[in-house]
Formats: sequence, structure tokens, C-alpha cells
Amino acid sequence: MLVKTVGPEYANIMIVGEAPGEQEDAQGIPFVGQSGQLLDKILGQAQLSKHECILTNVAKIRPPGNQIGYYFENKAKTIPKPVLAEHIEMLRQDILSYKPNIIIALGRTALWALTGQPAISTARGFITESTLVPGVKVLPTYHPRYVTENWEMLFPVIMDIRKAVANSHKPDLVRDTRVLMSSPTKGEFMDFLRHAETCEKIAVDIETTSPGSHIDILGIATSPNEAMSFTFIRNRKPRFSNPRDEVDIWAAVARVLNTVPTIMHNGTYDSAVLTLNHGIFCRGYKDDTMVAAHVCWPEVPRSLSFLSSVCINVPSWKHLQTTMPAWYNASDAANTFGVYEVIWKEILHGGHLPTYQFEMAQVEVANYLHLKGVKVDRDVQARLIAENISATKKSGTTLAEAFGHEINFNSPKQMAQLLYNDLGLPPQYKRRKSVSEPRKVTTDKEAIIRLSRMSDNPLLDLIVQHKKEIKLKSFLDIELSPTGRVHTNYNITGATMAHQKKAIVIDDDENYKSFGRWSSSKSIILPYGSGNLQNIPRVAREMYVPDAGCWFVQADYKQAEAVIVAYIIGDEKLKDMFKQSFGKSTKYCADNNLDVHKITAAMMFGIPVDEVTPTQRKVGKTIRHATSYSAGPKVVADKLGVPLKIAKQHLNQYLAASPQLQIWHKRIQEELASTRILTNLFGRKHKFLKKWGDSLFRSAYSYIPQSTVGELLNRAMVTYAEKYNTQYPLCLQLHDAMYVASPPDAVNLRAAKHALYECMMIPITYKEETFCVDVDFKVGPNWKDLTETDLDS
DNA sequence: GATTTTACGTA
DNA sequence: CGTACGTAAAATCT
Repeated sequence: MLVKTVGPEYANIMIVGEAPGEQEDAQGIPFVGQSGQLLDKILGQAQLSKHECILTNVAKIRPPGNQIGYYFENKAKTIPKPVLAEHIEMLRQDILSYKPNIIIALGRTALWALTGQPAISTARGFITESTLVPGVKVLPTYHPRYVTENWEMLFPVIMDIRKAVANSHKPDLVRDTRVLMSSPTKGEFMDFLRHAETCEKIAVDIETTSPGSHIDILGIATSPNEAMSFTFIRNRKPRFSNPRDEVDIWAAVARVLNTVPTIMHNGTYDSAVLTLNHGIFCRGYKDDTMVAAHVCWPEVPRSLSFLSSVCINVPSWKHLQTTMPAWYNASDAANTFGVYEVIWKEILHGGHLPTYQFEMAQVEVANYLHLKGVKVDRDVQARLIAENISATKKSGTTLAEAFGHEINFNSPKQMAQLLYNDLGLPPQYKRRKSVSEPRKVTTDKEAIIRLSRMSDNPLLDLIVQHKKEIKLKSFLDIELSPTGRVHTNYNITGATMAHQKKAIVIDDDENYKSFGRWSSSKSIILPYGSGNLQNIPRVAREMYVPDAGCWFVQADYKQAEAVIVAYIIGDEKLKDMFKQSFGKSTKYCADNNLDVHKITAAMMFGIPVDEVTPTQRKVGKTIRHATSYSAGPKVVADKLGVPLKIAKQHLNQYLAASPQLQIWHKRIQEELASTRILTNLFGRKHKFLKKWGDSLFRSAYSYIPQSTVGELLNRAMVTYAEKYNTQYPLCLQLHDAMYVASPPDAVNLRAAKHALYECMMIPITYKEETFCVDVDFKVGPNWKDLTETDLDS
């Protein structure tokens, strides 16, 4: 049936959906189905009711199978069939007769019909003018049906509706009243810099070209409504023939950035470039909108564009990056200022100030480690590469001879052909996210190891070894900087890169989450090394060395996640063990059976701790590890190399002996059900927006231990950097460990260890109980050959 | 040529 | 049905 437009005559907000669904079709009223119910909730969050709005759809009749594609001539859904064109004309008439002030376009089809724009993801959140009925405002947002599949988009949709409500009271189209100056003369820019020096706050943004991260454009905003950007390099050519002119400007810029409190968006990048290329330390850089967003809304995207769309009311500008780069840059600076003002209120209102300040305190250390880099011993590197080449050749030749032809072991296709056709082995399947998904064949390491166990073909193990050697090459065969160093970008707010893009994205990532740990990625300023320094295999670590005349001192939190878990689940036996072993040497712990895995095994098998055999200990270790994060019997079976049935028995034995973990998992599920928010032991909150189910639960189980340990280390590191970095400088961060450099004599090593220990002993309180996580030390001349040492030895 | 999938290294 | 992270190469799409 034809579903008509409904709503009161006086309404000034019109909501346009895509097409009627089953319920709408049956009742003849728009938005009465499932997505209508969600719409009610969303509108409620913006103090709006459906009954105050004009409701309609682009297509007035339900398409077969709810497929909107039915109404289009082409796959891209840009050429409507005559019937849809008629419906759109009806929509136009409705707009003319109801005269809404603003139209909320729900989803791609509504956006397209009202404005001709094809992409909802870029248009979302920015008010534009309708092309269907010129003069009418359109605010595009996601369709509720899309939100039900992508819950992380609920937040922006609510913000969009609020923006629509706020704008529905304004008579005109949004006029852009900002003053964005993009082509000043040198004199005008110098005047502006003098003006900026008198401001209480400014926002700054730079545009750079790679390689070299040269600054093309620098923009400064003195308020959300006033910004000026200056172009230094255009089309790779400097603007001034006399370098003197540029020097003057940089001197003035340096004065401003070192004295005026500065806001940036992902300023770790900007300030690193300014420091490295122009010697400007940006001492005024105190606030960052990306860090602020990470603290307030860790689960949402934090590109400046996204944040602007939810925080402020400006026209979309990201598409002007190439055509009007200076204007774009001025917009960035002004909008950074605007976003800051909104998020700052949220920081205060939401009680996020301490966490925000702690995040900002990490910026300096992260930048220091980024720019300093780590030295690589070229001789060791050459030796390791040579060894790797000969080993790879040897295993490769053996395999090629055995199979009668060359095989690309990196190719899943060729591997599948080899394993499941040529060798006729039983296909192995990947684990699925849910049972409903189709099974997919895999040829990964685990699969090959499983096959090796069944078939006794020694070539399978050789394949695994060969693949490892191929992989190792990528860690060894790396480019070093002219001074023989590698650099990594430490990201305090988690990931900074969109998945597998050609160009590394600096402040524009849409796919962002973070569990409070640092991540490490390729530096675009100093692109030397393998990029990520947190996943270097042990073998390759040999070539990483401290600066001349020093050794590495490694300090890592001992079994940190296990300690945290023991306290949260209230496992008294384990807590007792951790207390007894605190500060004790490895030998003492071994002699006195102070060993988590032995204790686990003893509990499982119901025997005294000193009777646990090495095999039983291995079972205990695997089971504890597996159960902590809710792994299943298949993983345990693979790890231990035992049949599934035995693995299940082991798991049941453990769960029977130690029920606390399951009780805790239940508790986590209840917390997720009531608020979807979990808080780590330092008060950092994370909202879990993924689809309800086991995958969500497991992610949640790992959150508290993982993020608590990450934050523990980062707190220690900030304190250490402030107090001791000049004496024993920091070199590396590895989630639960940090590395510093010290002269290798006993006195210095001991002092370095004590400095680390002092900063790392941070008491953690949980349920009125306070504890510390113990620290282990290792020292050595390179990153691989480290030997254990006690605090005082 | 761009995007998605597969695999794999660390904590 | 461990999770978190980043990178490389192959496979697939357009």
C-alpha cells in the first residue's frame, strides 16, 4: 500500500526515510516498524517526539524484499525508475506544502533524493541546502536500520538530531560567519602573529608533504571564528626567493607557539614536525582535541571532521583539501578551536579531567622516544640477514625438491592447493565469529601444525619453519636512518592508521578503538625501520642496541595481567602466592613453589604443589591462560597437542576447582547489560558498542586487565621521564615493560634499576585492598641478550 | 590501481 | 569461537 506523509501542519522538522518496511506497509504509516522504535529512542535523546515531526519516505511503496535497489535502473542507485521519480515529485510537493524549516535525511537514499549527494558517510552531520527544494536545510544522518547493525553510530546520530532541533529554530540556512583568511601577505601574517601573541588560547594546524614532512602551510586560529593560514610552499616550490623572509616568520611563529597556550588535533604529529624541522618545541601545546575525544568518547571516530560534525555547526570542508589547501587549513585550525570548546565542557562535566591530564602528560615522552629512535648495529644486522638468507634458501630448496616445483608459501591459494589437493590432507577451517557464518578453509600455521600431528609428514614442519624464516626477513631487511637508527611513532591514543591505506593517515582515522595501551606504528616523519617496534621477534632484537657505552636495562611488570585478574576475581590462593613471592628472586620462587602454573595444576589435579610434574605444570599454564580470556577447548587442544576430549576434561577440572573466574565473567556480562560501560582499576571507562554476544564478552573480559596494566606502565613512565630521563634515558615501551640506557657498571645499573623501581611501584586499589605489581629486571648489551638481575645485585 | 582478505609478529 | 596492536603480501574488485 502507498504510505503517505503524516505529521502536524505546524511542524518545522521533517524526517525522510528510505522506503516503507513490513509494518509501515501494513499500517500505512511511516516509521512504525522496528527502525521506527529505534527512531523514537533516538529522538527522545534529543528531547524530540516523532509526533512533532512530519514523517515520510522517499519511496512510498514497500519494495519487494525490502530491497531499495528495486527502484533504480543502475547498480550505483543514481538513476531512478519512473515510479520512484514520481514518488520524489510527491516528496517535493510535500515539502512545499508543509514548509519544514529543516529536513532530517535518514540514510543514503534520502540524502540522494534531497541533495543529489551520493555518500552518506561524508555528508553526515553537516547541514546543506536541498537541491530538490532550494532554500530548505537538510541534515543528513544514518538510518536507524544502519545503527542497529553499527551501534557505534548511535552517538553521532543522536548528536545530529540535536543539531537539527537546534537549527530548526533558526530561520535561515546556516550562514558561515567565520573569518578564514587564506592568502595573507607576509606583513598581514606577521600582524596576525602579533595579535595571536596577545590571545589567551590559539589553535594550530599544519599541512605537510612527504617525504621529509616539510611544512607547506601553517594555520592559526584565535577563536572558532577567526583563523589565518600562511602558505610557505606551493607546488613544492618555496614562496619566497629570499630565505630571510621565511626566517622572520618562523621566528615569530616560534614565539607564539612557545608562549601562547595552544590547541592542536593530534598535535603529537604537528609538534614533532615543528621540533624536528624548525627547532620549535611548542611549549604552549597543552591541549589536544584528539586526546580529549579519546578520553571522553573512546569508542567513536576522532577525525577532526567527525568531531566537528558532532560538536559544532560548520559546513563540510574536508573535500577542499586539494583544491583550496590554505582555506582548508584555516578551517582545520578554526574548527579545532570550536571542537575544543565543546569537548572541554564534556571533560569537566563528565569528570574526565584527571584522565585527560594524564594522557596529555604522556605526549612529551612519546614524542621524545619517537624522535630519538633506537640504534641498530649494522654489522649484526648484516650477519642476521646473511644467516636468514642461507636458512631460507636451504629450507626452500628442500621443499621445492620434495614437491617437485617452486611454491610461494605466502600464497594462501598455492598453500591450499598443496595441502588439500596435492597432499590430499583433510581441509582445516578457520574459526568463525558465529556459527551461522560459512566455514572457510585456512592454511595458517596452526592448521599446518595440526596437519603435521595427524600425518607425520616432516615436510609440514619444514613449511612452518620456512614461513617463519620468510617472515623474519621483513624484520631484518629494514632501512636505517643516515645515523643508523630506526624510529617508531608511539600512539598514546591507540591506533592512528586506517587499515592498509597507501598514505598514512595523520588525523583522519575513522576506525578507532583503544584499550589504554600505546601502539607503535611507522613514523611518517622518520620512516626508518619496520614501523611497529612492539612486535619485533626475539631473533631480530639482537641488532637493536643502546647508545654508545650503554646497556639496556629492562623493567617489566611480573605476570601483571594475572595479578590484576587474581585481585578482581578474588582468587585468595593466587593473591597469597603473589604476596609471598613479592620482591623475591626467581630462584627463591622456584625453590618454594611460588608459581602460578604449578598452583593451577595442583588445584586442577587435586595434588600438593610440590608433586606437580613439568607436564602438569604445562597443562596448568595453558589452562589458566586460556580461561582468563575465555578461550575454548579447541585452542587448548592445539596448544597442548592433545585430543579435544582431553582438553575439555582439563577445562572442566579447572573450572570445578576455581569457580571465581566464571563468576567474574557473569558479573562483567551483567555490567555490560546494564550500561555497556566497564571501568578499569584507574577509573578509565570504555563503552562497548559491538553486537551483543560472545565476541563482545571476550573483548570485555580482556579490557580491565589489559588496560589497567597498560595504564600502570604509562603512569610509571611519565613519572620516570620527569625525574630520571636525563640520567638514564628511556629507549623503548612494550606495553608492560620499559627500557632505559645505562652505563654497564654495577653502580649505574643498580641506580637505574632503583630509579625504575621507585617510579613503577604504583599502588593499585581494588575493593579496599591495595597492592602493587612486582617488577623484574634484565640487563644486557643488546635487546636480545638480556640476563635477569635482582634490584640490588 | 584501489580495496579486501589472509597471515603473523609482539604483549 | 583469547584480545589487543601494525605490517606485508596475495587475492579480488572495478
